[in-house]
Amino acid sequence: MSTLKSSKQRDAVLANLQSRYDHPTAEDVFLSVREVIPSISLATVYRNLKLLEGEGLILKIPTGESDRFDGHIRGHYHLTCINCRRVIDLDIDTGVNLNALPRDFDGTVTSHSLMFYGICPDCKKSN
Amino acid sequence: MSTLKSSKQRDAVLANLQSRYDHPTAEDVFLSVREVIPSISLATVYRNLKLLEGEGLILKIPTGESDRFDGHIRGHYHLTCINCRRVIDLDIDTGVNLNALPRDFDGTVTSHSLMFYGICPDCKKSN
DNA sequence: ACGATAATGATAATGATTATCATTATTGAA
DNA sequence: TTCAATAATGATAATCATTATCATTATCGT
Repeated sequence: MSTLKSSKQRDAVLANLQSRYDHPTAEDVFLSVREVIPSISLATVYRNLKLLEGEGLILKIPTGESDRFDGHIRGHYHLTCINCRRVIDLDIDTGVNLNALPRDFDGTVTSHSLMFYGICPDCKKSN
Repeated sequence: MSTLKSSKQRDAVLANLQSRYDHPTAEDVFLSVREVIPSISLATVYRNLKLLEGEGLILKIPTGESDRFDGHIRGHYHLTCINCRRVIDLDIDTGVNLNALPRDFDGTVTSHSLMFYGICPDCKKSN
């Protein structure tokens, strides 16, 4: 297979995701990175998001709407606000009880993802 | 707001989802219901899936690819096979430890969704 | 039966994401 | 350092999933 070559665009996409704590869409990342590299293309952002996810350096969060991305891969959970659609970090343990898996489950579990739904603090306040 | 009127198309979509234990895409449901109502349109399937989800009668499962739907709303968890992309039911308790939420979390949690990733029994066998 | 209106089927439109392609940048070897 | 190989880019077209539109049909309460 092909070997990766470095690029400042990819570095910038990764740095952008690692510097923020919201959970931006590809478009959000594009708009933000464009401040630093005005010539960057939306396609390049999508390309590198996919690459970086494949490398395990970032996380893709499916939401039913546009995918969100997270530059912080240390296990943590999220809450999707059903009011403003924001995705925020929840500061709780990631220890889902994997022992709950039935003994007769013949597959292999390699990871999991837990999404909470509800009202985020901001929306709850301004209501 | 408008009041729902019954339709055989909506009934058929719901019945289809309740009769199966895979987690079909809208397209899958369309192809299947079309065996019973050959004239049904894909748009009608999408419309009713959204309606039924709004009524709380079915569940939408975002995956990062096409959305999947589930006609069985009693709490249960899923595993996405990273090999064949199938979504299968896991027969485990739905009791994520909600007490783990930090006391200082000012939002409200109304529900959660837990997705496991790994290899499904079928793929593991045929490998 | 009738009138109001929700639902349908067909299809156009949208929005998100991916593919294409000519050009540029990175790499390792000569 | 040049050079050839090839990965990455920017621009844009294409695709795919989903939603909107609209004329027609079905449902429902009078």
